[in-house]
Amino acid sequence: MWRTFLWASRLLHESLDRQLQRDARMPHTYYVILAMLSEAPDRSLTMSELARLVQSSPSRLSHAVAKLEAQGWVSRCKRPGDARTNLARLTDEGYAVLVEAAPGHVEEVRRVLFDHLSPEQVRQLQAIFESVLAGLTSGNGD
Amino acid sequence: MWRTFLWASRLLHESLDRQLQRDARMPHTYYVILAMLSEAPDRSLTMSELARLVQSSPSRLSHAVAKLEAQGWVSRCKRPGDARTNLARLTDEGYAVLVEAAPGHVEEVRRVLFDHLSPEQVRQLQAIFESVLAGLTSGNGD
DNA sequence: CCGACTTAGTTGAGCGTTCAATCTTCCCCC
DNA sequence: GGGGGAAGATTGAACGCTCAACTAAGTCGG
Repeated sequence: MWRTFLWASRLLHESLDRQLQRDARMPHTYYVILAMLSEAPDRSLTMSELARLVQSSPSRLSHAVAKLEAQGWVSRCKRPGDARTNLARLTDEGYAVLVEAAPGHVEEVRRVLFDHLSPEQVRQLQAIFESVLAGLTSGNGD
Repeated sequence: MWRTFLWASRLLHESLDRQLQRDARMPHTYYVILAMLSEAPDRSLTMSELARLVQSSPSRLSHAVAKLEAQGWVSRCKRPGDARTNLARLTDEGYAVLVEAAPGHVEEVRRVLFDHLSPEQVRQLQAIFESVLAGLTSGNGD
């Protein structure tokens, strides 16, 4: 059972990554960053907030946003009032890229996961990973 | 629900990777390679067979085995009868490393996943990812 | 037997992630 | 208000993975 899960989730992630890399020239992680920004007020978030939202280390996010900024999809600026915090903001171009990529990605998610699940299994999965996630985010430090 | 699964499985993989990196100085992928070899007859497999078993691309496996060989945990030799096929074999030292690493890894898997699951949920997960895996391995090319 | 195709595996460049180190700015307490 | 530490964020090196190109060995048809 463990191996079934291991192989399936590995292949699942790889499949998503490949599809996005092919269709939108970006890894899945970057897509998630854009998606999170797009849902935020003013399409902008501090690096820390964003890192928490995408479950990413500060370092990874910093590298990622640097790349995204180089592509012109995100812009960074200091936040007034606290010179430490940086605001990452989704540009119009970045938003356009996201809108372009979203349908294909959603369909891929459906294809590799949800098409194989009954509504009840979706609920089961939700319940399972809610508790797993809770365990990982809180009791992580052991 | 999708995000719950996404975050949880990402954190889960990262948690395993970190634990193994810390305790056994190797990524999870390498551990799986060693584990598969250890279960094979004569502790050896051809690169292709091994690649299929660990759901890895030939390239990744080749790189990985090269590293493992450099560490002295795996040895490679041509198979008699077909000079193309390479046999990867777990060395005694590699086996020792695996035996050393296994308990901690198993416990980590339990801690991050199975501790949060009821027996019924384990069955549910099995059923779900069996069909997901089937979809990914066969209909992949679409 | 010889050229074309297939199979097995490797290699190198480019990219994303990690880890540790660093830097700046803010906060708090004396 | 000045020093110590915490918070926010970045950097660079090392490493694993991907993709595409490539080598070498087997196979098969004429």
